[in-house]
Amino acid sequence: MAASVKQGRLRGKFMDEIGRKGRPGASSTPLRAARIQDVARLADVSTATVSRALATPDRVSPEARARVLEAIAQTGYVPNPAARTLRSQKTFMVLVVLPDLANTFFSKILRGIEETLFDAGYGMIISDLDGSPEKEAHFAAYTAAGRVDGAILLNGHLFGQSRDGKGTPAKINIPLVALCEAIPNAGIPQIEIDNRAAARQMTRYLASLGHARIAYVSGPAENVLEHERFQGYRDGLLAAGLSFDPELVLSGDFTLESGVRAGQELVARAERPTAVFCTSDEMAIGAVRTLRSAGLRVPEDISVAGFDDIEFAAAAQPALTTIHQPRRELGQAAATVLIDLLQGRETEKRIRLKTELVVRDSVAPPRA
Amino acid sequence: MAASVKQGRLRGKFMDEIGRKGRPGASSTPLRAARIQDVARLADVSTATVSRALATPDRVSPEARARVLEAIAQTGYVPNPAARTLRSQKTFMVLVVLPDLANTFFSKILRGIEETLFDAGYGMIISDLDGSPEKEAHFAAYTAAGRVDGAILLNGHLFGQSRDGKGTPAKINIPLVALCEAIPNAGIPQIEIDNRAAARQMTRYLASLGHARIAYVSGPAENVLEHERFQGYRDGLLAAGLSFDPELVLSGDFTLESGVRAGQELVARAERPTAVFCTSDEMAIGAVRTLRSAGLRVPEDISVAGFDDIEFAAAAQPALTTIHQPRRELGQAAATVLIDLLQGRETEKRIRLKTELVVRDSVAPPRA
DNA sequence: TGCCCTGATGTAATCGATTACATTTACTTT
DNA sequence: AAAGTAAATGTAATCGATTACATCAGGGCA
Repeated sequence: MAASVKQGRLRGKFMDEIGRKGRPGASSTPLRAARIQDVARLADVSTATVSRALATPDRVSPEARARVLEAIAQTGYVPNPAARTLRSQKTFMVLVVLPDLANTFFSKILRGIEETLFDAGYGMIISDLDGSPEKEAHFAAYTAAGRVDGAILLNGHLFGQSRDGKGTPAKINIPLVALCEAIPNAGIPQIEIDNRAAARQMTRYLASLGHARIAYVSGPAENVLEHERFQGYRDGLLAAGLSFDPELVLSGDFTLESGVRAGQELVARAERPTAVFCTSDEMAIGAVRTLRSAGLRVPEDISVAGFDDIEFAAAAQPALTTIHQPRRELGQAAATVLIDLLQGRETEKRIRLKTELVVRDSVAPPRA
Repeated sequence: MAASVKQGRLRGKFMDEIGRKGRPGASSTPLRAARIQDVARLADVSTATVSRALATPDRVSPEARARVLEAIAQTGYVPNPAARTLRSQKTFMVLVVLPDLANTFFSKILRGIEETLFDAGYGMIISDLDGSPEKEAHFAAYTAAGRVDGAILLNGHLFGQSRDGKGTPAKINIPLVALCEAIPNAGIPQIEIDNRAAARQMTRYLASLGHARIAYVSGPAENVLEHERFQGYRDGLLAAGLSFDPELVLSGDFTLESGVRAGQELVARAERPTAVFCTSDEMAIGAVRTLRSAGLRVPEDISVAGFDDIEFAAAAQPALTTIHQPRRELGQAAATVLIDLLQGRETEKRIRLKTELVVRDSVAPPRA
């Protein structure tokens, strides 16, 4: 072995071999990226040792390790991900499935996911389903083909299933995690907020200020979040000793436009509620806008509360009283759970992060 | 070491499955995904023919092709991306580099990118630089390692370079496209709006209403967009016959908070401008908020204009007069150019999409 | 001394596709 | 009929890593 170490000393020569493609002079740029072979030759070890020096450093002698690292630095070697994946069946990639990438609600969640994945050495592939079944089929095939090690679902249903659980879910044999919109009966970990408790809290808060007629602007009827929030609304009324009045439930779909429509309907009413609880900030902003342009003052004439605490909730006029969702933390938690699953650790089946009632200016006691 | 024991279990099972190759009965769930070999055997052709039937269908006889497709349907075969990439050196993945994923300005752009890439069969990997040099180095290595075929840069500089062009750009030998923030002298295609012309248009519009003292709230000093918009502001003043007054330039950084600060400074001034042109909607919203809470009416006492036309520009109170950026189209254009590059087609070196002056309620003629 | 064990390393099979090159067949052309 | 050409297909090398298995040196122990 002493001999070969000595040989290692004269290894300057091998540098030439790497890019020998008959190109001119002292071009410092190797046309081909360095492979593990090149590193092995330079460090005078086998490719197996190079691989081990990176994956399991303590199974390689300190001297060999040092030579390998030196050779890696010299060649600028970076392992080829395709080759690595082909052999080891690990991609170090995670798929994030979104119903709508343009929805600003998701951006901070995405950031939470991204940073956590990054720190664990994983990359993030994004799929924006955009309500398209073809895209969904495509991404189902994606996961099946082993392009990712796991997935985080923000869309409220499994591949091949509709939101209400109808249809046969595609057979996906990689770890999944549901984020924000829970997927009932899917047997996968859920990361979410306690929507019911949060809606209850807001309703009770409104009641505590003296509001007796509290309207509710709903999300889409089939939405899981909507169900929970509606339950919370009713819980809150009950707890405050108020009776539930179906007349006070307006249907929306979380969008600003549906908030505008709800506002119009309220304006048109003879007997108006004194407070409106919208289950999304966008709807609240739309409602406020409509109520104000009809000459009503918010909160003096009517209080409006939102849900989510999106970026512009604080900047809105008046600043919105709402339920704060820890979006970044939600993303981080989902990514953490998924990584745990990927690395074979135990995980919690359900994580509920705390929301917070944020009191700003759009809610006040009703006029006496 | 429970983990390794568990692994041993799994492995054993795994081996059994493989072992029973000529498997009996109607086991419906193949534990291993079908490989090209399985399809070839079933269709009674070679793997080469299967590969060709998918990649170049017209080089395969109709009969063979039909048998192959049938076999693929039966087995549920999906080509293994890692194997394909390893051999062909194509990943069908594109990296999108963002300065800040949580910034809502990017979400609609991302959607434009995603949908275009998807239609062309490419996937999207997102990197949120978050101002971190380590992340940048990591993603530079990423591209170098051949994990993606190309990249779209929204961060205004090349890997390894700072925004002002200092530093040695990392040697990246895949196609790149700069989106929104141009990268000067990088020799890569740029997709952007004409910031200068847009700022000029807004400034002239304000002047045309009779405003003579038009303040300007800037973006970060080192930002390319800021330079162009500032030029446009001065162009506009000149074209309207107004003189430039450095006193009217307030420095911001595109954030809502900096708009608030600018608003405070304006409120404190004895001689106030009659209009304020903020070079981002967020700053405009922040400024409006501050001005109003100081008792000034917008637009009656002071007009405020924005730039970008983000989601909430229309919902703000008052609705913001601003410059509309076609964000989705910007994303689409960038993705289209990149795909053209990837497929060896000629592309334009510079694409400038049209902006639009959107007149809403935050700007009005000055009081007489 | 002889045997076994451990740690370090090397050899080569393997992952699953693509594709250069070889081969076969059928059909034209002279 | 011989030769040339084109179309269809097959054979096997190849991409670049990981890793099962083999090998070997040196140390501990009976």
